[in-house]
Parts: sequence; structure tokens; C-alpha cells
Amino acid sequence: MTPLPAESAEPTTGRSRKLNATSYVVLGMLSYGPATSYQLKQRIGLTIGNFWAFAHSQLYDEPARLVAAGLVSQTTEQGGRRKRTYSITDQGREALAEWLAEPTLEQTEVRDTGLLKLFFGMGASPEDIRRLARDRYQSHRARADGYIQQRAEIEARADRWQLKTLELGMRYERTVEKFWKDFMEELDRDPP
Amino acid sequence: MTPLPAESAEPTTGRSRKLNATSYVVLGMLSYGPATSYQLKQRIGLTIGNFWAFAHSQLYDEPARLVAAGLVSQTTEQGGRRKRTYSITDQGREALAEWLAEPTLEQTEVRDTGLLKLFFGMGASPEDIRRLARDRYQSHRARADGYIQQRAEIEARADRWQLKTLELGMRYERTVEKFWKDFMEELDRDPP
DNA sequence: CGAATCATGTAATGGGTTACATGATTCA
DNA sequence: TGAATCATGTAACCCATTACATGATTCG
Repeated sequence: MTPLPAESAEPTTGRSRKLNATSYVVLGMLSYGPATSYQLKQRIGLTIGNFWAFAHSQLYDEPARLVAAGLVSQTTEQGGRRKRTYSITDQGREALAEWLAEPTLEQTEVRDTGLLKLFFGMGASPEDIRRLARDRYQSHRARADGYIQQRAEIEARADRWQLKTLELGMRYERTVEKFWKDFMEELDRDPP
Repeated sequence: MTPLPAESAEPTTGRSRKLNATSYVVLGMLSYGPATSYQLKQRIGLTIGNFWAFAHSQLYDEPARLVAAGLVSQTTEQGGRRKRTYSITDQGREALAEWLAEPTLEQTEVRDTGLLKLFFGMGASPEDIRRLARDRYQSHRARADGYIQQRAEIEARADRWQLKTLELGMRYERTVEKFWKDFMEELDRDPP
């Protein structure tokens, strides 16, 4: 039995808990200005939520954790619901900046049920495969069209980097849309 | 070491728990033949794991749950480790087939830390942005090259659908690789 | 005014991530 | 024969998902 390491006394603030992607999304959104959980939900839903979704309950839990870590402060409204508004602290800005300065080597995860089903196509009927291709084609086409719509709407007030993010989103959706379209045509030429 | 006869302890019926993507990946991999958790890990690591990763502990937990649901059976080896080998049951095949026959309308999740950082680029220094672009370019380029490698290796024994999956993976990686390359050039022309 | 939708939260559960642990095999 | 790596598993914690709940506002 190895002796336990001495417990360093303080949780206090800062440097304690490890931040994850959700944390940085919340910090990032708060870096544009204070917000309630609902406002975070909206900001995210219109932007990042297009490719990386968060349940609304996460946006109630995570700010609370960040407050405990000292990266966010909160003010509680007087009155019925005692609504909480969150602001990023200097410490929070620092954490965000550190994250942005880190190397970014993680593998991108593409959680696409359609891709999974395609992989297991051997167990599917020809009609299943056709339906899959149609579903995914329409789904990605719709999202690509949505991005175009969105760009028109936000072009004025979005910054350069936000527009770039949107551009990658569009390129991605168009690529996948085209894949499924090509695949549908292949299925016609060479039926399973 | 001689395998024991399949344990048919059968905790009554299936239909109980709701299956998720992990479940179907395990079922799908077992549909090619019985496997231990480690073998599942390998099969997945070479294929689906390229875009949708699973911790190895999930591949120990999930089969156990599927056994409880009656969708998978297990045999336990005699000897030191009492290694477990899993097989898909008829009920499991049925569940897999039902899944493949369902509509596929879920939103694809692209969990890409690089995209997140790009979105919050306003808070980053010019050097951060350049580094980000370089990191992501190299990362996606490497994966795209890996796919080409892989295709050469498996072309003989992979089925049509598996090769198609790989093709989409390649198209995706090339698209993203190109985005970051274009972006790097844009940064040279028009520095932040 | 009532219904629908917006807005704000909590609770329970399941499961994904990380860390720990160690037996078995390979190979220098 | 010792170190490294392969292989197999468990445990704890954190967090994501889902369901529940209800006050506030809008609009027909």
C-alpha cells in the first residue's frame, strides 16, 4: 500500500476542474456579453448548434459549474423566477484565451447514423439502402440550404471567423449531399 | 482452453431497454461473426472508429447489456481469465434489421474542436489562428492519406458498402483539408 | 380568456470517459 | 529473463439525455 498523497487544502477558485468543450462554448458565448441560460441556448442554436448540439439542460448546468470554478459570475434577478444572468470573469477570459492558444490535434468525431447504416449495408435490403440514401441526401441538402439562408441573414453583423465557420459548414454539407446523390445514381446504374 | 456451452440463463424477454448507436455498432460488428470485446475494439478501430470513436470500456459494458436484453449471447472460456466471446442472437439480428429499415433523419454531429475555435477566433491572436489552421490542415490531411492507405489494404476483402463508407470518409477529409489550406492562403493574403 | 409557445428551471437515469489493475505474449 | 506490448477487465466519476414541471407572454 502506497501512502496517500497529502490533500492540498483549497478547492478555492480556479485551476481545479478540467474544462471540456461544453465549458469553452459557454465561455466563448459569454465572451460576447452576459447572458441567461436561455440566451445561451439561442446564441448556440443559431450558430454552433448546427453542427454540435447541446441539450438546454446542459446550458443550465455548465454555467453553474463555471461559477463554482470562478470563471463565470452570476447575478440573480429579484422577483418571481429569480432569473440568473451569467458573465465571464477575467479568469474565464484567460482560460478561453489559453484554450485558443493550445494546439488542436484531437480527432474530429463525425457522428452520422447514416454512415453507420451504410457500413452495415450488408444486413439491409435494397429498399433500405435506397431509402437511406434518399433520407440522407435530403437531410444534408436541407441543411446546406439552411446555411445559405443563414449567411444572408447574418452577413452584416457576424465577424470574419464566424462567417468562415459557416463556410466550412456549407462546404461540408455540400460534399455529403453530393456523395449521397452520386450514390443514388450509382444504385440506379448498378442495383444491389 | 475449451469453451463452455452457451449460457442460456435467459433473463426473460427483450424489448426492455432502448438501444443507442453503440448498441447497433456492437450488433453490427457481431453480425459478421462472434467476437470478444478486444476483437470488437479492433474491428471498430480499423473502420467506424475512424470517424466515430468508442472507448474500449464501452465495448466491455455494451455487450453485457445486450446479453441482458437477449440480443447477444455469450460463452465464457475455461481458464485464467474466463474470457467472454459474444455472438448475435436471432433477436439481435432482428433488432439490427429493424434499425436499418428505419428512416434516418437525425442531425449529423460534427464534433470538431477546430471549428469551435475558429468560431471564437475573435478572442484569439493572429498567431493562434495561424497555428489552428496549420494544425487542422495537417490533421485532416493525415487522415485522408490514411484512408487511401487503408483502401488499398482492404479493397480485396471489404464489401461494397464498407468501401462506400470509406469513400465518404475520404471525400469529407479532403473537403476539410482543402478548407484549411484555402484558409491559410487567405490569411497570407489578408492577415488578421 | 384560453391555448400555445416562450422561458426557466430540476431530477433521475444511463452511459461515456478516465483511471486503475493485471494476466498473457512477444521479443530483444 | 526482463521490458514492452497485447489483451482483458473493473470502478468511479462526470456529464449528457430525458423527462418532468411551471411561470410568463403572446395571440387568436
